[in-house]
Amino acid sequence: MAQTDEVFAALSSPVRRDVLRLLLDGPKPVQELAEHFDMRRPSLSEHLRVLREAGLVSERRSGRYRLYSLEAEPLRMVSDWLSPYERFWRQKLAGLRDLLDEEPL
Amino acid sequence: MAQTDEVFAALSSPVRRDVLRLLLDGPKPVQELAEHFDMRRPSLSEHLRVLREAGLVSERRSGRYRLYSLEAEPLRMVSDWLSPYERFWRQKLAGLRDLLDEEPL
DNA sequence: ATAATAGGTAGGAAATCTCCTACCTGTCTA
DNA sequence: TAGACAGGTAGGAGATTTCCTACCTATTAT
Repeated sequence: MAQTDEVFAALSSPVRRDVLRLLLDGPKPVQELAEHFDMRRPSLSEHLRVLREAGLVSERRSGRYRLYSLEAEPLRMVSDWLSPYERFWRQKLAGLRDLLDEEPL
Repeated sequence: MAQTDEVFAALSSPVRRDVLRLLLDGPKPVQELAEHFDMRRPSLSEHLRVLREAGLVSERRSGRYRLYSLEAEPLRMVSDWLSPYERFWRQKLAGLRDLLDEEPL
């Protein structure tokens, strides 16, 4: 089971968030992911390792390809972590709405 | 406006997540936060700086104290970022429920 | 069998993080 | 006004991150 620390750390890189976004469309081999980034493949491999260790992607071999798939389970943990804070930003939004209401068109 | 990178990076430390949790109860001076951690105050100060730069806390001076408050706004950004993934973990949950339904009591 | 392809690991450089001690500023109190 | 207290900044050590080049393994095609 992935640690919360690892999951947040994995998500702190724009490269790794982009990988997850690309995988929303379905599993992809490394080379197809690599096309989207301006970096050498070994560097991308390391990003994929970070995502794998955080449990955010899984790898399945298919011939000489390795297909990476999204594993969203750890993101549920993030969502759960967020929930105690939700009322605070909703509150702020409500406050903003009140402010706008005070200024009628 | 805080960058997504900074926000996720700020949340990747258990110390900083604990600070946010403590601030759910309301604003607190540094010393009261410090009681909860096994580290020197300058180190905590640095964690607070990281949270401040991510926009997750704000500081207000009150005499010789500095009161830190939760600023949940950047967490809404995290929540928005999560939403395209939500159906994936819900899907998984549904799959598990189906599996359990196949095993009637 | 040999060459090409997919993609990983090894190891190193530069940057960044996280802790520390030492020190500074600003505010309150005796 | 001097001392105590709250809490910041400076600078350094050690660990970690993120990129690189070089190289290795496994699979497919010729």
